[in-house]
Amino acid sequence: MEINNINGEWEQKALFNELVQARELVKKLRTHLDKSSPAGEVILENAIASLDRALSTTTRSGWDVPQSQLTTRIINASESPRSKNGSPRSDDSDLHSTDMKIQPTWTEKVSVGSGAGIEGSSNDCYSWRKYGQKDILGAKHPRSYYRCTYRNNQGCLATRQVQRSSEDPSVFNVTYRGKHSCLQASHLQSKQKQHRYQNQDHSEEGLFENFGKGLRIKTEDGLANSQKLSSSSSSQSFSFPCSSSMPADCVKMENCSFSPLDGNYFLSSYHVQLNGGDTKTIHASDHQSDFDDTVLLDLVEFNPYCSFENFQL
DNA sequence: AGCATTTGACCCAT
DNA sequence: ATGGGTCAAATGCT
Repeated sequence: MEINNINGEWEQKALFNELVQARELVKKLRTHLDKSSPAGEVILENAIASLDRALSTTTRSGWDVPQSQLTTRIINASESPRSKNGSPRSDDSDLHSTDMKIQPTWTEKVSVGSGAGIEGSSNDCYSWRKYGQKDILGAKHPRSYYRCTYRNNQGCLATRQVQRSSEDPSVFNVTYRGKHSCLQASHLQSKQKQHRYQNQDHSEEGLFENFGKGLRIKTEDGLANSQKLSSSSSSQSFSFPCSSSMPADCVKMENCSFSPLDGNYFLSSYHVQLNGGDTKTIHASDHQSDFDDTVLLDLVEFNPYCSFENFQL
């Protein structure tokens, strides 16, 4: 029973990823479309619309999927630092040896701003306890091992490994293994569903209805989970694929408009809540001075269990 | 005092 | 023999 549930959710994630990828590929294909063929344009638009509806359906149906599946996340059911797990021992070794083989494993690449020495503390909203660190052969940086804080008193077997990338020190490879069975999982999931419900009346139709709800905008010294995007220096606004339904305690956007041409939202001003609670209003015309033609948009890993109240800037 | 982190040692798969 | 994952005592922090 439990195995079926895990596999079912995993298949949902895999299918969701495929839908996201298909949509992006179709959009890329559109840029190569022969402009003299309006029929082809219509077909592609219909294909994109169909994929949007399919993705929107998955989010409305409460699938346990990453909802801001943009570019930073890699999910691979077979991917694991070692396909065979190490050597769990002690009194719960039997539990491990059977469970670990069917435990879903996925890896995220978490990009952090320069100088942010937070050792890949991705804001997945779970409490982790570090239990080990190892120097890995051929890697410049050690790998840290974390387990769920509630492993002992709630028997939660979720673990994660964090390792700074050798190629790009600003990137952490975070490998999650196992699903949380602790109380914080159900608590965060219920809060996330509540948040989704509260936004339904204000959200736009289609794919972006639930996308980007956790999107934050950060300055250069921002912390985890940020991804650099270039803002258009020739425009008075910059764009990113997200919804305007933002958590008010993170970033408030104004003058947001939707472009049906490329599926992007444009905004000309927004508020950023900085460390310490100060709120700063940024206008599009300020981009050059404030961000030196780049802004850090947090393509927030929309962990299905994540509570927006826990986000920090 | 209680909890989290560090780190050397141990275990097991390859 | 080696490398990766985990344990657990020592240490640090609040």
